[in-house]
Amino acid sequence: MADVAREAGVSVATVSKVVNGRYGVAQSTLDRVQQVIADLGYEASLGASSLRSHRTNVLGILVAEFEPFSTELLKGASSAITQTGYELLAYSGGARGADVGWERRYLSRLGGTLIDGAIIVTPTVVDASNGIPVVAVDPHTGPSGLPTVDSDNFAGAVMATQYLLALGHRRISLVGGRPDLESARLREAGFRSAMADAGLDVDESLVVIGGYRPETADQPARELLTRPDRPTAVFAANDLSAIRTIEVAREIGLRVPDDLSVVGFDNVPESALCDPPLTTINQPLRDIGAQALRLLVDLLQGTDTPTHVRLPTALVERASCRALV
Amino acid sequence: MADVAREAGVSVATVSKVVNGRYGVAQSTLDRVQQVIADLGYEASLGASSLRSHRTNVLGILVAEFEPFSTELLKGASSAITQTGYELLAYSGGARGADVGWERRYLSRLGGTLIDGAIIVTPTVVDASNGIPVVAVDPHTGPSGLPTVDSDNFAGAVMATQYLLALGHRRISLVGGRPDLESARLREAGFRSAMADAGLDVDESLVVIGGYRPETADQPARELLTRPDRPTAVFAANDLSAIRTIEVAREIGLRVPDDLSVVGFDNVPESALCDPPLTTINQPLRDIGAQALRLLVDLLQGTDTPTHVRLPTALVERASCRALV
DNA sequence: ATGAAAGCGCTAACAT
DNA sequence: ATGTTAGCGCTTTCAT
Repeated sequence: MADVAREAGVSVATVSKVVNGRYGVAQSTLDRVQQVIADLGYEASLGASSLRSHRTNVLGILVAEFEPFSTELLKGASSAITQTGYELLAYSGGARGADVGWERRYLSRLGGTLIDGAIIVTPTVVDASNGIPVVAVDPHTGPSGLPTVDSDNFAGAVMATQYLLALGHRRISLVGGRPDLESARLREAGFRSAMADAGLDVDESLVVIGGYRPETADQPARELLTRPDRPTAVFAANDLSAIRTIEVAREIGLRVPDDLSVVGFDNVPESALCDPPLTTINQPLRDIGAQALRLLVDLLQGTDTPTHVRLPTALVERASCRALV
Repeated sequence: MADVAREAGVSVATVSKVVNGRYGVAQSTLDRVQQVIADLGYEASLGASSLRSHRTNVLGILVAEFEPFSTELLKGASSAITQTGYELLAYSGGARGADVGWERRYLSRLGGTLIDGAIIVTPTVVDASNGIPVVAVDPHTGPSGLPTVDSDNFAGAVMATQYLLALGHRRISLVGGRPDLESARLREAGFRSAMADAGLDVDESLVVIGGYRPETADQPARELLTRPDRPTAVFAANDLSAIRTIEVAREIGLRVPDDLSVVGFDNVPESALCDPPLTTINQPLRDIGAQALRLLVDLLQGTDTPTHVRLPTALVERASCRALV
């Protein structure tokens, strides 16, 4: 900015005014400064300007890691932001393991200055925020003090289970998520509810913890499928563990869906890419991202907003299940 | 930080030293300050610290928009960053139309202070960078002064065309990209080369500009498919225009692949989700993102690095094409 | 081992 | 209409 000022023969304050469109600049000065800015390709440093002005016009979306789930949300947020005049900054640490409390860390790091508001994706600790407006997407402890967007995990799990039941399956296994997470609990509850409604007892030995990640789902799935009385169907609490279950089945020599039916949850794009394409429960991930962004913008504008948006889930039938004869 | 200092009874300078692990702090002081930091949940502001230290340990990935293509790269970069100790910041404006020069804008905005290095995705103007190391992914003007990662567009287009030829198609249409973009030119060149090798003349009226986006591909596809002498097959320069072509075909009453074969390019996840699943050319998008990140890290460490990495493309056969009898 | 003070690039009062 | 000055939250000499 000093360069621009020198080149244009004005003070940095004037350049700042030009950059920020403040009043009190003569037309001739304005033109000249803008010309210099264009020539030099100058652009104000986000770090510096935000430090001083506490307003950046940038919205943050904070995620633990860029994986299929969060990037779908990102696509939704990105499409929703076009009309708003804000820019979007997505931030993630290196996903170095169980870094509990990342959401707070990121929020403090970026919140005070760099971003005007934030969307936090699947946070585990959702406490009062850092001064800037925050909306939580799919928080792992259920709706909290924060405005929240999520989808109907319970209903989705019921649908998945009922689908398998309707296909004639009775020995149905649940490869669950992480018991500490609200979404995982709801999916398990939905599974149990549907089983109960069908008058079926849940064989507890068929209920295992998959942990939502391929690595953590591998071993439980393997044990399940190598049992002599293995299940005829698996409801996995998310797509990534469902996909790993299919891979494990193949390694063991089981064919999906002939020898084993598998239903996932999330409907990340990867679920359609696997072989066979995965039957799963759709979460409208992009919508969720878009809604979260709109909610955040409303919050920033002081508009009265709903504090909790819940979107519907739906069954997506592909090719990983078959009817029992 | 002032709060922490007051609470711990030390100066901000000392707190800074603790936060940054500098030497010259007594063990007792260290413990006390760290305790206060933990209690208060303090975290240094990225904006402020970077402003002063010009080192942030954050790498940027700058994209015009978060769409399927760039988010795949993001996944790759995210997985590659785990081992490096860097954090990842992805930035996008609002994709407000033809904002030429966004890459320079973003780079200036973030480069001086906030990020130590950047990956720029499909930039159109690739000039000397802003002082920080930059690697370009799939630049639209071809390999330039910048270290670059891309994939073999020409070979991919040849494969796609040969595939359609092998199925017996002769009236093959090209729904091209944007003529100003290198990747689009290479894909067109590959198409023409394969046609020529097969001893076929290209019917120039079947070569249209699709512009890489659904909206821009719609009209050209419509005109193509409503002609009395419509093509029997379409090679679309990217998946998004291929998918739109399929949608247009359906609207018109044509069945894919029965009445029309379609091949895309990119293999974004969405290509497997469409109906029918799209046969396309795979770009190893995640690999590209991961390689770009590694290249950038090497650059930052001053390691000698290749200046251009080109990854192979491959045909992914799904269900959008059929053999002509 | 600790703190005082300067300054990173910018914006916002407040002069002029 | 323009410039001067102070200071955003932090890091870094440089004294002490």
